[in-house]
Amino acid sequence: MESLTLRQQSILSLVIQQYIGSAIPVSSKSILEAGGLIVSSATIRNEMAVLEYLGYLTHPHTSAGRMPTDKGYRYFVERLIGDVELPLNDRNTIRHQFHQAKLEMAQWMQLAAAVLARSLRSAALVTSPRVEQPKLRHIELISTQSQLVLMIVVFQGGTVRQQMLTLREPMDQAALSQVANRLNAIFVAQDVSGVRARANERLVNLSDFELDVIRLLQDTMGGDERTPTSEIFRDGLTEVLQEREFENQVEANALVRALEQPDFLNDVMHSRVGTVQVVIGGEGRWQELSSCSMVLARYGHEGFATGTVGVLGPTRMQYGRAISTVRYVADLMSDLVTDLYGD
Amino acid sequence: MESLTLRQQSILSLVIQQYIGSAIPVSSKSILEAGGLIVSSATIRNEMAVLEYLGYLTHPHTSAGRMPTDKGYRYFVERLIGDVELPLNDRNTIRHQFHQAKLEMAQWMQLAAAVLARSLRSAALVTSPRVEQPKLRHIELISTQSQLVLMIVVFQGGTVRQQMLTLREPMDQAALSQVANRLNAIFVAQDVSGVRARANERLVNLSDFELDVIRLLQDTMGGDERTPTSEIFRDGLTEVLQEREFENQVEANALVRALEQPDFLNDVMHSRVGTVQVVIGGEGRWQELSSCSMVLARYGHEGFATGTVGVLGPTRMQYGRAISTVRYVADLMSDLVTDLYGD
DNA sequence: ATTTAGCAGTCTATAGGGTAGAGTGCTAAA
DNA sequence: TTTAGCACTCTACCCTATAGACTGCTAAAT
Repeated sequence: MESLTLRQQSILSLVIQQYIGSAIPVSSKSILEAGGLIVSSATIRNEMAVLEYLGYLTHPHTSAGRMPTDKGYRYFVERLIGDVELPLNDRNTIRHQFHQAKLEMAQWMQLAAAVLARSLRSAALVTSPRVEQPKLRHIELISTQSQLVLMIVVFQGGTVRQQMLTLREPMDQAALSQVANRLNAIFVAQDVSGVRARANERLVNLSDFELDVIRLLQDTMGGDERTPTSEIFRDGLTEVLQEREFENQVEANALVRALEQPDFLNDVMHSRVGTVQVVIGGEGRWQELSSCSMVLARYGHEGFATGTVGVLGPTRMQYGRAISTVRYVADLMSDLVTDLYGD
Repeated sequence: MESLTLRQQSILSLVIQQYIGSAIPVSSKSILEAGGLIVSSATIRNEMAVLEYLGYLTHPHTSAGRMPTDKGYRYFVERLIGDVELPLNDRNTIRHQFHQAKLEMAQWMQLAAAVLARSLRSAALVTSPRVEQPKLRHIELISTQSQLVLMIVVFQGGTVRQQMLTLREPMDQAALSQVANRLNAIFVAQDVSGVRARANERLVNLSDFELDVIRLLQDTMGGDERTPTSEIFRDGLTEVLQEREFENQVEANALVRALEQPDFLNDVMHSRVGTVQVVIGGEGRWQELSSCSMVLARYGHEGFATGTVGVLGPTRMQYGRAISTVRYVADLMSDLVTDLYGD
């Protein structure tokens, strides 16, 4: 990235700020009127031409004002907005919303999405924390119907998974409970590899049914990476569809489709806990999001349990506010993980 | 509802079928060309004028063809489409998709939504079965962080709820497990009123903490009607937004908003298990859905555990197919409830 | 009493043309 | 290097005209 003169930086910044507000290409005259610069509109025009030549601005047509390119936005985000903390006022508003009665994790996440969506008027996404090496807390086997059994697995941290399995021969609830107790005694507090090890140790002592349960347990504990274990919570799709850029139905559909795609987020998310990632205009890799940007952060504790929070809005989003808000909410969620999942 | 002559019924039916296909107002000439009637276009025009006078058809403007009113659609749905079963072919396709490995209820529901959405090219909604008088299966108390405890409650049928509570004074996991065991011994297999009764019986023997847990347990078991206990699964929003009627951004937004509203469905749903409910054009009560129709069915077992499946599409939806498909999926889901929740 | 042919009348959708205005890019002077 | 001034470009909007798709009505035919 070339270095820009201070004046060029100011102009780029002003163009972006105005464009974010109005979605109308910005003319040299309106930059002049915004104040701050003590030069003529002609000079501004010259500088804008340079900025366009360098790839930071474009032109929809000859006699129109300038609007930022993705490169322009990126420069703006990385160099021109200082890394401000969220104003105390906003912090309080958000904290206040989180300060309700203790809730389930799912409700917390839904709340986080709602807070982000409303606070930033954009679509918000929150994924549940994914525990890296989940340890077994409790197994429960419940007889439902003839040969069908419901297995409930509780992990440390309170994640709960349910799975069905079929019996080869009928068993009553008492027998099932006995099996569950036996398995609990052996496997509680173990992670996947622990379960495998202990199962192998006592292979001979286990019934066929117990082996079935153990196999299912291992699957559930996530030998396979593809099972996401994480739910996604969304909010504010309505807000973002209001924006100018989505008056066009094709764009709007692309956006909705991207949001419906459940594991799309995992693709995009690459930041570590504590940093905020900004994806501008799909960054060339997600065509359907070419007029969108995302501001994402990872929350939780690296190497233990992490999830994602973020917002998705038009490229002309208020990056400053978005970044600090997302960071703040991520921090709150991290605290929550500490509370709920212990350590 | 007035009775229409056979010829009027045919014309109404033809208008609706053509309009559903094309979204273009239907002219007398195109009815003529569709065949079936051996009269002139002038006669058809006369009949259409009558149907308009009676309120079954409208006119966007003088020199345009006719399109059905909500009343027209309703007549069509109630009198003109026979109550056909879903063709074997479609039944097989759907059954095949359901014939995968045993899944969690949540996944079944997501699958049902996906099947409906794809099969009918409309938005699909599925709510989880809500158990009427849930009975306790198991309580688990998990110490997480200093004074915070995670309470996990498993109900008969495998519904799982999690709740946080704060300790007044520290307790270790062993103590918590002991409390949990004690409570399990007392309350397992009880419903709300059973829990209340038994708690009152032994009031003196219970510690403050145990009373806290019991109170939370009672809340969770749903003394209050507003806690929905039921999740909603959606799919196919994209499909429905493709439709002509949602090119208009305002309509599209209204639709998205209605779908985001979580407890909107409960308002609408009034059918009993085994019947299919058709809501046309929001039926005057839901303005934002004035250009939409819903086809809904309740699944599960009345008085025990029931949920809702349904689709939402433009008023000009293929009612015949929609009704039989929704009914078929609801039946499948009912079977599933029987399997998973026993009896 | 129905049905039908024929025609006048209505309204939309589309294209063409003309204009005002917003902005730029360039040139030449400061 | 900056700036005033001006020619030039392009859009957005309005107006008008026209073709075409339908209906509604009337009067004749069945």
